[in-house]
Amino acid sequence: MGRSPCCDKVGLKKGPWTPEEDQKLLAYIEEHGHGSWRALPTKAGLQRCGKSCRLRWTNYLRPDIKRGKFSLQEEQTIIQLHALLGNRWSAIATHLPKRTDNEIKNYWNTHLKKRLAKMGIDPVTHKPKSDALLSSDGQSKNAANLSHMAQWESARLEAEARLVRESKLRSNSFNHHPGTPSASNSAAVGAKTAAVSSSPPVYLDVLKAWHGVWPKSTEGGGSSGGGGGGVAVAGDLESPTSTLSYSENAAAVASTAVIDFVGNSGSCEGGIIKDEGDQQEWKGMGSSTQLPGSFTSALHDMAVPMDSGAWTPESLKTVNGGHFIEGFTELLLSNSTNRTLSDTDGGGDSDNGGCSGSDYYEDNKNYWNSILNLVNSSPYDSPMF
DNA sequence: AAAAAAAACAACCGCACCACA
DNA sequence: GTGTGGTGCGGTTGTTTTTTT
Repeated sequence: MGRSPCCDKVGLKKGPWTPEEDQKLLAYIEEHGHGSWRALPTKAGLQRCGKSCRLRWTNYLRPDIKRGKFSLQEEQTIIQLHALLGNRWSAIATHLPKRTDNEIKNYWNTHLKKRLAKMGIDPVTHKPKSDALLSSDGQSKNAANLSHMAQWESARLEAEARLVRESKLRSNSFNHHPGTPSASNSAAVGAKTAAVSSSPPVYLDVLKAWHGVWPKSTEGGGSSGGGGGGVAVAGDLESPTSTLSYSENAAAVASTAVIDFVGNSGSCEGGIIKDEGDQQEWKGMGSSTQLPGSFTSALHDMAVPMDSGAWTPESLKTVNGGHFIEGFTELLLSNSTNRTLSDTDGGGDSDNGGCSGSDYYEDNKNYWNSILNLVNSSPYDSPMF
Protein backbone atom coordinates (compact mmCIF):
# COMPACT_ATOMS: atom_id res chain seq x y z
CA MET A 1 0.00 0.00 0.00
CA GLY A 2 1.40 3.33 -0.89
CA ARG A 3 1.31 5.96 1.70
CA SER A 4 1.03 9.57 0.84
CA PRO A 5 3.63 11.83 2.37
CA CYS A 6 1.02 14.09 3.78
CA CYS A 7 2.91 16.41 6.04
CA ASP A 8 6.36 16.04 4.59
CA LYS A 9 5.90 18.76 2.06
CA VAL A 10 8.15 21.72 2.41
CA GLY A 11 6.57 24.99 3.36
CA LEU A 12 3.69 23.53 5.27
CA LYS A 13 3.23 24.84 8.73
CA LYS A 14 3.26 22.62 11.78
CA GLY A 15 2.61 23.17 15.43
CA PRO A 16 -0.12 25.02 17.23
CA TRP A 17 -2.91 26.56 15.27
CA THR A 18 -3.43 30.27 15.36
CA PRO A 19 -6.88 31.83 15.73
CA GLU A 20 -6.58 33.09 12.18
CA GLU A 21 -5.99 29.61 10.88
CA ASP A 22 -8.89 28.30 12.90
CA GLN A 23 -11.08 30.99 11.47
CA LYS A 24 -10.08 30.19 7.94
CA LEU A 25 -10.69 26.52 8.42
CA LEU A 26 -14.02 27.06 10.11
CA ALA A 27 -15.20 29.49 7.50
CA TYR A 28 -14.26 27.22 4.68
CA ILE A 29 -15.87 24.12 6.11
CA GLU A 30 -19.01 25.95 7.06
CA GLU A 31 -19.37 27.13 3.54
CA HIS A 32 -18.15 24.19 1.51
CA GLY A 33 -17.82 21.26 3.82
CA HIS A 34 -14.47 19.62 4.02
CA GLY A 35 -14.75 17.44 0.97
CA SER A 36 -11.27 16.16 0.29
CA TRP A 37 -9.02 17.00 3.16
CA ARG A 38 -6.03 16.95 0.93
CA ALA A 39 -7.39 19.63 -1.29
CA LEU A 40 -8.86 21.68 1.48
CA PRO A 41 -5.79 23.58 2.72
CA THR A 42 -5.13 25.07 -0.67
CA LYS A 43 -8.72 26.02 -1.19
CA ALA A 44 -9.00 27.47 2.28
CA GLY A 45 -5.76 29.34 1.99
CA LEU A 46 -4.00 27.43 4.73
CA GLN A 47 -0.36 26.48 4.83
CA ARG A 48 -1.20 23.19 6.44
CA CYS A 49 -1.45 19.64 5.30
CA GLY A 50 -4.88 18.14 4.93
CA LYS A 51 -4.32 15.76 7.74
CA SER A 52 -3.53 18.54 10.12
CA CYS A 53 -6.69 20.34 9.06
CA ARG A 54 -8.73 17.23 9.58
CA LEU A 55 -7.35 16.70 13.04
CA ARG A 56 -7.86 20.28 13.98
CA TRP A 57 -11.44 20.13 12.86
CA THR A 58 -12.15 16.75 14.35
CA ASN A 59 -10.59 17.35 17.72
CA TYR A 60 -11.10 21.00 18.29
CA LEU A 61 -13.17 23.09 15.93
CA ARG A 62 -16.18 20.92 15.36
CA PRO A 63 -19.23 22.63 16.79
CA ASP A 64 -20.60 19.52 18.43
CA ILE A 65 -17.68 19.08 20.76
CA LYS A 66 -18.04 19.54 24.44
CA ARG A 67 -14.91 20.80 26.06
CA GLY A 68 -13.95 21.10 29.66
CA LYS A 69 -13.81 18.86 32.63
CA PHE A 70 -15.03 15.33 32.38
CA SER A 71 -17.99 14.57 34.55
CA LEU A 72 -17.95 11.76 37.03
CA GLN A 73 -20.29 9.81 34.86
CA GLU A 74 -18.06 10.23 31.89
CA GLU A 75 -15.12 9.04 33.92
CA GLN A 76 -16.99 5.98 34.97
CA THR A 77 -18.03 5.24 31.46
CA ILE A 78 -14.49 5.52 30.24
CA ILE A 79 -13.20 3.19 32.90
CA GLN A 80 -15.83 0.63 32.20
CA LEU A 81 -15.44 0.73 28.49
CA HIS A 82 -11.71 0.64 28.75
CA ALA A 83 -11.92 -2.46 30.85
CA LEU A 84 -14.00 -3.99 28.14
CA LEU A 85 -12.43 -2.60 25.01
CA GLY A 86 -8.92 -1.60 25.87
CA ASN A 87 -7.41 1.32 24.04
CA ARG A 88 -10.05 1.52 21.40
CA TRP A 89 -10.62 5.17 21.94
CA SER A 90 -12.83 5.75 18.99
CA ALA A 91 -15.15 3.02 20.16
CA ILE A 92 -15.19 4.48 23.61
CA ALA A 93 -15.81 7.93 22.21
CA THR A 94 -18.86 6.60 20.47
CA HIS A 95 -20.54 6.35 23.82
CA LEU A 96 -19.41 9.65 25.15
CA PRO A 97 -21.34 12.19 23.16
CA LYS A 98 -19.49 15.32 22.24
CA ARG A 99 -16.16 13.94 23.32
CA THR A 100 -13.45 13.07 20.87
CA ASP A 101 -11.36 9.98 20.96
CA ASN A 102 -8.29 12.13 21.28
CA GLU A 103 -9.67 13.93 24.27
CA ILE A 104 -10.68 10.73 25.93
CA LYS A 105 -7.34 9.21 25.23
CA ASN A 106 -5.56 12.18 26.73
CA TYR A 107 -7.81 12.19 29.72
CA TRP A 108 -7.17 8.54 30.29
CA ASN A 109 -3.44 8.94 30.03
CA THR A 110 -3.25 11.96 32.26
CA HIS A 111 -5.95 11.27 34.83
CA LEU A 112 -7.61 7.92 34.94
CA LYS A 113 -4.60 5.80 34.27
CA LYS A 114 -2.73 7.36 37.12
CA ARG A 115 -5.68 7.15 39.37
CA LEU A 116 -6.04 3.43 38.79
CA ALA A 117 -2.34 2.95 39.25
CA LYS A 118 -2.54 4.68 42.58
CA MET A 119 -5.29 2.35 43.57
CA GLY A 120 -3.02 -0.55 42.85
CA ILE A 121 -4.78 -1.50 39.69
CA ASP A 122 -2.94 -2.07 36.48
CA PRO A 123 -4.58 0.36 34.09
CA VAL A 124 -3.79 -1.86 31.15
CA THR A 125 -5.22 -5.10 32.39
CA HIS A 126 -7.45 -3.70 35.11
CA LYS A 127 -5.93 -6.27 37.36
CA PRO A 128 -4.61 -5.62 40.79
CA LYS A 129 -0.88 -5.40 40.64
CA SER A 130 -0.42 -7.89 43.44
CA ASP A 131 -2.56 -10.59 42.04
CA ALA A 132 -3.11 -13.39 44.47
CA LEU A 133 -6.31 -14.44 42.88
CA LEU A 134 -5.46 -17.50 40.92
CA SER A 135 -4.32 -19.56 43.79
CA SER A 136 -6.83 -22.29 44.05
CA ASP A 137 -7.81 -24.76 41.36
CA GLY A 138 -11.32 -23.64 41.23
CA GLN A 139 -10.36 -20.11 40.72
CA SER A 140 -7.91 -20.96 38.03
CA LYS A 141 -10.55 -22.89 36.23
CA ASN A 142 -12.93 -20.09 36.62
CA ALA A 143 -10.46 -17.63 35.27
CA ALA A 144 -9.80 -19.81 32.30
CA ASN A 145 -13.44 -20.08 31.58
CA LEU A 146 -13.93 -16.41 31.93
CA SER A 147 -11.19 -15.95 29.45
CA HIS A 148 -13.01 -18.33 27.20
CA MET A 149 -16.12 -16.32 27.55
CA ALA A 150 -14.25 -13.18 26.77
CA GLN A 151 -12.93 -14.79 23.64
CA TRP A 152 -16.39 -15.71 22.66
CA GLU A 153 -17.58 -12.23 23.21
CA SER A 154 -14.68 -10.80 21.33
CA ALA A 155 -15.41 -12.97 18.37
CA ARG A 156 -18.92 -11.69 18.45
CA LEU A 157 -17.73 -8.14 18.61
CA GLU A 158 -15.54 -8.68 15.65
CA ALA A 159 -18.41 -10.04 13.64
CA GLU A 160 -20.54 -7.17 14.67
CA ALA A 161 -17.89 -4.74 13.58
CA ARG A 162 -18.32 -6.06 10.09
CA LEU A 163 -22.01 -5.44 10.29
CA VAL A 164 -21.33 -1.94 11.44
CA ARG A 165 -19.13 -1.23 8.52
CA GLU A 166 -21.78 -2.44 6.17
CA SER A 167 -24.38 -0.42 7.95
CA LYS A 168 -22.24 2.64 7.73
CA LEU A 169 -21.91 2.20 4.06
CA ARG A 170 -25.62 2.02 3.71
CA SER A 171 -26.23 4.97 5.92
CA ASN A 172 -23.68 7.05 4.11
CA SER A 173 -25.69 6.76 0.99
CA PHE A 174 -28.61 8.24 2.87
CA ASN A 175 -26.78 11.05 4.49
CA HIS A 176 -23.55 12.67 3.69
CA HIS A 177 -22.81 15.55 5.93
CA PRO A 178 -19.71 17.57 5.35
CA GLY A 179 -17.31 17.46 8.17
CA THR A 180 -18.52 14.37 9.85
CA PRO A 181 -15.63 12.48 11.30
CA SER A 182 -16.28 8.93 12.06
CA ALA A 183 -14.88 8.61 15.50
CA SER A 184 -17.08 10.90 17.43
CA ASN A 185 -20.03 10.97 15.19
CA SER A 186 -20.31 7.34 14.54
CA ALA A 187 -22.88 7.06 17.24
CA ALA A 188 -25.02 9.36 15.24
CA VAL A 189 -24.31 7.31 12.19
CA GLY A 190 -25.33 4.27 14.10
CA ALA A 191 -28.53 5.90 15.13
CA LYS A 192 -29.28 6.73 11.57
CA THR A 193 -28.54 3.22 10.56
CA ALA A 194 -30.75 1.87 13.23
CA ALA A 195 -33.50 4.04 11.99
CA VAL A 196 -33.00 2.88 8.47
CA SER A 197 -32.73 -0.75 9.24
CA SER A 198 -35.65 -2.31 10.94
CA SER A 199 -34.32 -5.81 11.15
CA PRO A 200 -33.36 -7.08 14.57
CA PRO A 201 -29.76 -7.37 15.58
CA VAL A 202 -28.19 -10.49 14.29
CA TYR A 203 -26.20 -11.24 17.38
CA LEU A 204 -29.03 -11.24 19.80
CA ASP A 205 -29.66 -14.93 19.69
CA VAL A 206 -26.11 -15.75 20.49
CA LEU A 207 -26.04 -13.26 23.27
CA LYS A 208 -29.23 -14.48 24.72
CA ALA A 209 -28.06 -18.02 24.55
CA TRP A 210 -25.00 -17.05 26.40
CA HIS A 211 -26.96 -14.97 28.78
CA GLY A 212 -29.17 -17.88 29.53
CA VAL A 213 -26.34 -20.02 30.68
CA TRP A 214 -25.75 -18.19 33.88
CA PRO A 215 -29.13 -18.38 35.44
CA LYS A 216 -29.56 -21.91 34.27
CA SER A 217 -26.53 -23.20 35.98
CA THR A 218 -26.03 -20.97 38.91
CA GLU A 219 -29.54 -20.62 40.06
CA GLY A 220 -29.93 -24.32 40.05
CA GLY A 221 -27.17 -24.67 42.55
CA GLY A 222 -28.10 -21.53 44.31
CA SER A 223 -26.04 -18.45 44.44
CA SER A 224 -24.85 -19.26 47.88
CA GLY A 225 -24.02 -22.78 46.94
CA GLY A 226 -20.39 -21.93 46.76
CA GLY A 227 -17.79 -22.18 44.09
CA GLY A 228 -18.90 -25.47 42.68
CA GLY A 229 -21.84 -23.94 40.94
CA GLY A 230 -19.82 -21.26 39.32
CA VAL A 231 -17.18 -23.55 38.06
CA ALA A 232 -19.69 -25.98 36.76
CA VAL A 233 -21.39 -23.18 34.96
CA ALA A 234 -18.27 -22.10 33.34
CA GLY A 235 -17.64 -25.62 32.34
CA ASP A 236 -20.81 -25.61 30.36
CA LEU A 237 -19.72 -22.63 28.47
CA GLU A 238 -17.96 -23.70 25.38
CA SER A 239 -16.63 -20.89 23.36
CA PRO A 240 -17.81 -21.30 19.81
CA THR A 241 -14.83 -19.74 18.22
CA SER A 242 -11.46 -18.40 18.93
CA THR A 243 -10.75 -16.86 15.60
CA LEU A 244 -9.72 -13.52 16.83
CA SER A 245 -7.62 -10.77 15.55
CA TYR A 246 -7.90 -7.63 17.56
CA SER A 247 -9.92 -9.43 20.06
CA GLU A 248 -7.22 -11.44 21.62
CA ASN A 249 -6.18 -8.40 23.46
CA ALA A 250 -9.68 -7.34 24.17
CA ALA A 251 -10.45 -10.79 25.39
CA ALA A 252 -7.58 -10.67 27.74
CA VAL A 253 -8.58 -7.29 28.92
CA ALA A 254 -12.15 -8.29 29.40
CA SER A 255 -11.34 -11.47 31.17
CA THR A 256 -8.75 -9.98 33.39
CA ALA A 257 -11.10 -7.19 34.12
CA VAL A 258 -13.51 -9.71 35.44
CA ILE A 259 -10.91 -11.40 37.43
CA ASP A 260 -9.77 -8.13 38.71
CA PHE A 261 -13.11 -6.92 39.80
CA VAL A 262 -14.03 -10.11 41.46
CA GLY A 263 -10.63 -10.66 42.86
CA ASN A 264 -10.49 -7.24 44.25
CA SER A 265 -13.73 -7.61 45.96
CA GLY A 266 -12.99 -11.04 47.13
CA SER A 267 -9.71 -10.31 48.68
CA CYS A 268 -10.84 -7.10 50.28
CA GLU A 269 -7.38 -5.77 50.06
CA GLY A 270 -5.95 -2.50 48.97
CA GLY A 271 -7.22 0.93 49.54
CA ILE A 272 -8.01 4.04 47.72
CA ILE A 273 -5.40 6.65 47.22
CA LYS A 274 -6.85 9.58 45.54
CA ASP A 275 -6.44 13.24 45.13
CA GLU A 276 -8.36 15.27 47.58
CA GLY A 277 -10.71 16.73 45.08
CA ASP A 278 -11.26 13.45 43.38
CA GLN A 279 -11.93 11.76 46.61
CA GLN A 280 -14.83 14.01 47.22
CA GLU A 281 -16.15 13.29 43.81
CA TRP A 282 -15.90 9.58 44.15
CA LYS A 283 -17.34 9.63 47.57
CA GLY A 284 -20.24 11.48 46.20
CA MET A 285 -20.59 8.94 43.48
CA GLY A 286 -20.69 6.07 45.85
CA SER A 287 -23.13 7.55 48.23
CA SER A 288 -25.45 8.91 45.65
CA THR A 289 -27.86 6.14 44.98
CA GLN A 290 -26.34 2.86 45.87
CA LEU A 291 -25.13 1.36 49.06
CA PRO A 292 -21.47 2.00 48.74
CA GLY A 293 -20.38 -0.61 51.14
CA SER A 294 -22.06 -3.42 49.39
CA PHE A 295 -20.87 -3.78 45.92
CA THR A 296 -22.48 -7.12 45.49
CA SER A 297 -25.85 -5.61 45.92
CA ALA A 298 -24.90 -3.23 43.22
CA LEU A 299 -24.00 -6.17 41.12
CA HIS A 300 -27.31 -7.78 41.67
CA ASP A 301 -28.94 -4.60 40.67
CA MET A 302 -27.17 -4.68 37.39
CA ALA A 303 -29.24 -7.46 35.98
CA VAL A 304 -31.23 -5.46 33.51
CA PRO A 305 -33.45 -6.48 30.67
CA MET A 306 -31.64 -7.52 27.57
CA ASP A 307 -33.52 -5.32 25.21
CA SER A 308 -33.23 -2.06 26.97
CA GLY A 309 -32.54 -0.09 23.87
CA ALA A 310 -29.66 2.07 22.88
CA TRP A 311 -27.08 2.50 25.50
CA THR A 312 -26.12 6.02 26.20
CA PRO A 313 -24.83 7.65 29.31
CA GLU A 314 -28.33 8.89 29.83
CA SER A 315 -29.84 5.50 29.45
CA LEU A 316 -27.26 4.10 31.78
CA LYS A 317 -28.44 6.50 34.36
CA THR A 318 -31.90 5.16 34.18
CA VAL A 319 -31.19 1.53 33.66
CA ASN A 320 -32.31 -0.42 36.63
CA GLY A 321 -33.15 2.54 38.69
CA GLY A 322 -29.91 4.29 38.05
CA HIS A 323 -27.72 1.66 39.63
CA PHE A 324 -25.96 0.46 36.58
CA ILE A 325 -23.12 2.91 36.51
CA GLU A 326 -22.69 2.95 40.19
CA GLY A 327 -22.72 -0.76 40.45
CA PHE A 328 -20.45 -1.38 37.58
CA THR A 329 -17.88 1.08 38.59
CA GLU A 330 -18.17 -0.01 42.11
CA LEU A 331 -16.83 -3.31 41.01
CA LEU A 332 -13.72 -1.60 39.93
CA LEU A 333 -13.44 0.51 42.98
CA SER A 334 -15.14 -1.75 45.38
CA ASN A 335 -12.53 -2.21 48.01
CA SER A 336 -11.56 1.38 48.07
CA THR A 337 -15.04 2.68 48.15
CA ASN A 338 -15.94 0.12 50.70
CA ARG A 339 -13.40 1.53 53.00
CA THR A 340 -13.83 5.07 52.07
CA LEU A 341 -17.53 5.09 52.24
CA SER A 342 -18.43 2.65 54.89
CA ASP A 343 -17.80 5.19 57.56
CA THR A 344 -20.06 7.78 56.17
CA ASP A 345 -22.59 5.34 54.99
CA GLY A 346 -22.95 3.58 58.24
CA GLY A 347 -23.30 0.31 56.42
CA GLY A 348 -21.20 -2.44 57.82
CA ASP A 349 -18.91 -4.64 55.82
CA SER A 350 -20.16 -7.65 57.60
CA ASP A 351 -22.58 -8.56 54.86
CA ASN A 352 -21.55 -10.01 51.55
CA GLY A 353 -19.70 -6.82 50.72
CA GLY A 354 -17.65 -8.65 48.15
CA CYS A 355 -15.61 -10.43 50.75
CA SER A 356 -17.68 -13.53 51.02
CA GLY A 357 -16.43 -16.48 49.12
CA SER A 358 -19.93 -17.69 48.57
CA ASP A 359 -20.60 -14.69 46.43
CA TYR A 360 -17.58 -15.11 44.32
CA TYR A 361 -19.31 -16.89 41.51
CA GLU A 362 -22.43 -14.94 41.88
CA ASP A 363 -20.33 -11.89 41.30
CA ASN A 364 -18.91 -13.40 38.17
CA LYS A 365 -22.33 -14.12 36.93
CA ASN A 366 -23.51 -10.66 37.53
CA TYR A 367 -20.43 -9.14 36.13
CA TRP A 368 -20.95 -10.95 32.89
CA ASN A 369 -24.56 -10.13 32.95
CA SER A 370 -23.62 -6.54 33.21
CA ILE A 371 -21.19 -6.83 30.36
CA LEU A 372 -23.83 -8.50 28.32
CA ASN A 373 -26.28 -5.87 29.15
CA LEU A 374 -23.85 -3.19 28.29
CA VAL A 375 -23.04 -4.80 25.01
CA ASN A 376 -26.52 -5.77 24.21
CA SER A 377 -28.13 -2.54 25.09
CA SER A 378 -25.65 -0.67 22.99
CA PRO A 379 -26.76 0.36 19.58
CA TYR A 380 -26.41 -2.85 17.69
CA ASP A 381 -24.63 -1.21 14.87
CA SER A 382 -22.43 0.73 17.17
CA PRO A 383 -18.88 1.00 15.93
CA MET A 384 -17.93 0.21 19.44
CA PHE A 385 -18.02 -3.38 18.44
C1' DA B 1 9.27 36.00 43.35
C1' DA B 2 11.74 32.72 40.71
C1' DA B 3 13.02 28.23 39.29
C1' DA B 4 12.01 23.48 38.85
C1' DA B 5 8.89 19.80 38.45
C1' DA B 6 4.66 17.91 37.30
C1' DA B 7 0.44 17.87 34.96
C1' DA B 8 -2.47 18.85 31.16
C1' DC B 9 -3.37 19.55 26.60
C1' DA B 10 -2.81 19.84 21.58
C1' DA B 11 -0.86 18.18 17.70
C1' DC B 12 1.93 15.09 14.98
C1' DC B 13 3.40 10.57 13.19
C1' DG B 14 2.92 6.38 11.09
C1' DC B 15 0.33 2.26 10.30
C1' DA B 16 -3.87 0.09 8.66
C1' DC B 17 -7.93 -0.19 6.18
C1' DC B 18 -11.01 0.77 2.42
C1' DA B 19 -12.59 2.37 -2.05
C1' DC B 20 -11.59 3.14 -6.53
C1' DA B 21 -9.18 3.33 -10.93
C1' DG C 1 -5.05 -8.35 -8.94
C1' DT C 2 -2.50 -4.24 -7.96
C1' DG C 3 -1.38 0.47 -7.00
C1' DT C 4 -2.91 4.83 -5.16
C1' DG C 5 -5.44 8.21 -2.61
C1' DG C 6 -8.16 9.23 1.34
C1' DT C 7 -9.15 8.60 5.89
C1' DG C 8 -9.40 6.55 10.68
C1' DC C 9 -7.04 5.31 14.56
C1' DG C 10 -3.77 4.72 18.36
C1' DG C 11 0.68 5.94 20.10
C1' DT C 12 3.83 9.42 20.99
C1' DT C 13 5.89 13.89 21.35
C1' DG C 14 6.05 18.78 22.08
C1' DT C 15 4.25 22.82 24.25
C1' DT C 16 1.81 25.24 27.68
C1' DT C 17 -0.03 25.73 32.19
C1' DT C 18 -0.15 24.80 36.99
C1' DT C 19 1.85 23.45 41.23
C1' DT C 20 5.56 22.87 44.30
C1' DT C 21 9.92 24.06 46.37
